[in-house]
Amino acid sequence: MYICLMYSNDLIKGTLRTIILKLLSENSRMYGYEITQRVKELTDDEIQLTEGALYPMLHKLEAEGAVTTEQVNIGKRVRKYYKLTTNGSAEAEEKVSEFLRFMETMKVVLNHKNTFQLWQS
Amino acid sequence: MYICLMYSNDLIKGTLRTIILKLLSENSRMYGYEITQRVKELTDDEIQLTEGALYPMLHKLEAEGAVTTEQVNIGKRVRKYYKLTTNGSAEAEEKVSEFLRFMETMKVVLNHKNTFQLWQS
DNA sequence: TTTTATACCTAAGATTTCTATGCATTTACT
DNA sequence: AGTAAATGCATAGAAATCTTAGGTATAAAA
Repeated sequence: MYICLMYSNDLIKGTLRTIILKLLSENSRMYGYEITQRVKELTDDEIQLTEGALYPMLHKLEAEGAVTTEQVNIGKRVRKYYKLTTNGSAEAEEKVSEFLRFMETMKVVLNHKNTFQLWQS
Repeated sequence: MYICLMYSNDLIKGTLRTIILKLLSENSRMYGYEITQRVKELTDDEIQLTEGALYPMLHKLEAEGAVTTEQVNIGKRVRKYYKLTTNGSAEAEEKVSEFLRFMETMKVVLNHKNTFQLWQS
């Protein structure tokens, strides 16, 4: 998954979209590089998004109508801000609650002693 | 991911290996079909592993030396049991604690209000 | 007797992510 | 002043994972 310094590199996949939507739902607008830094900071360097995964996902979200973009000139550089649409905002809520619920389900599988036989062995 | 009845189909990936290792760490031996049924039952039908993902992963685990196999004849059918090796057992513990820790990290990103600006906007 | 459950398997394709690039500006360091 | 690091965007090829869609066969249930 993107880059996870402290986690094995492919433990979890499919959370990038959820992370992006969540951050955008709490900040009126963010740009790509800002998102990578925010995640890095929030997770104490444990999750670092790779640009090779981030930018294509942002473009996909835009193509799907979940976000709109706005370019701002900072000196001679162009910064591309992303902002949630109404649809994107709804999807953000769905994805987050879905993920939190999935975590509870996974806890049942991973936390308890699941030792019992229903079938002959 | 495999099949998740109640979750969007690609929310999480990379947990299959962890799930298998965990179940095998709590049952001296299990066979493929049994694993699918156990997960289905534990998660109240919310996670259903697909055989197209499960069997290749079991074969991979065997090729890597994390599990060994043992074939048992049940009537005219052959049942293939999988059992953790010492290495597999160690990996099971690592993967599970790693995943649980990752969930905590994700909670920080997804649960809180992450609204604050470190940079100008 | 026909469907469902049990039990194994593989291959093609889709999707996601990583790695490795590339380009360019701005800031910090020496 | 010059170089390295940070900022900021992007893409393309390869790798990994999973889904879909098949295939085979036995046992149990309807």
